[in-house]
Amino acid sequence: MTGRLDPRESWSAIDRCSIGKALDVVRNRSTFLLMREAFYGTTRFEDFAARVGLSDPVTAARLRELVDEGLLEREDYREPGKRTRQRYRLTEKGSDLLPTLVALMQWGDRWENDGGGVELRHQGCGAKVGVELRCADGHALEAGDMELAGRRRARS
Amino acid sequence: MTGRLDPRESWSAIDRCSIGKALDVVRNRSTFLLMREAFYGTTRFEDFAARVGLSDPVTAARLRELVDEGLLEREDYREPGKRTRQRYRLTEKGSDLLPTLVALMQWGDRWENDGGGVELRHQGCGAKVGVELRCADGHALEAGDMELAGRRRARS
DNA sequence: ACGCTGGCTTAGGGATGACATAGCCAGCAA
DNA sequence: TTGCTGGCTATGTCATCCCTAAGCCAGCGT
Repeated sequence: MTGRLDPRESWSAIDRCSIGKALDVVRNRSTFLLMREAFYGTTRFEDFAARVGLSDPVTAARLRELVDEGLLEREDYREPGKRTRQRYRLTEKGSDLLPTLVALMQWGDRWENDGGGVELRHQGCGAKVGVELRCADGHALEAGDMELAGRRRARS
Repeated sequence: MTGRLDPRESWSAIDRCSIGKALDVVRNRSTFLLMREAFYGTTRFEDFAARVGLSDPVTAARLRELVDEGLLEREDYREPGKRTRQRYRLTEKGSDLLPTLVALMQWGDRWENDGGGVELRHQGCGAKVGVELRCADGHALEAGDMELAGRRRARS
């Protein structure tokens, strides 16, 4: 995309912007990375801390925030012969962040990575997973193929 | 998505993770918001600062970082009868972040916004723009329809 | 020549985020 | 009952992010 979306003289996106509101929730690198780990299947405190590379206090604080915001939920569970523990699971709200993380991963793959790391594949066909821009009518979008518009009411 | 991608005992994503590398570049809220403004068509320093709501020093620092990282490029331009100024334009690397921002916007629309703000529409058909998870073979992905795999070599 | 404007930079300070180290507590295992 | 383990919490410190207020400089307009 090289074209601009709109010259936009009349309004500012400071207040009523969904991107800003989303970033109020997932505002830190550590928050993103904990969500990544949740998608990767991590559920336990210790694993979150070790795999993301965070200290215990930060891990505890971020996980609590994520539970408070409703992206994760904490539940008790118990393995046979062990005592009760807690685990963190993605809620629907949290799961809905997956496209954002995949989009970041795709960008990092292309521009910042040397080819290592992991990738997501479609189960069955085995092809690599990515995100695509599409409109609600199903058209794939080309560069510059979109316009900005003010919104009167949410269209869900 | 409720299923986990993989139990993952053997590896850690700390090091070789494209999401982490992407977040090393767009690590702040202000970086994301400046990129949003660039997509919205903002090119001038003063407009970036005002529309994102950042102070001059922070605006200057972030824009410089974005130019250094190659997401924006600075170029001189001149309106007739005015003196030479600089403007910031998206590079290909910067433009490639659009799906990430759209994904964030979509999430914010659904979970954090009350229906205000702006939206992206497909030019022509007018339908709202969003992101979709798809595999390289073109299949749309359902919840839990993917798996994690280590990667030997980048497949571009 | 003088001031105004746009695009910054400098200086100083507060809030937030991160770390390391240490400790607490519950509950099984011995 | 003692110790070990997992999941935290507490403390203190350093780094980062952002702010306000102020100033600098180039170049056009007068």
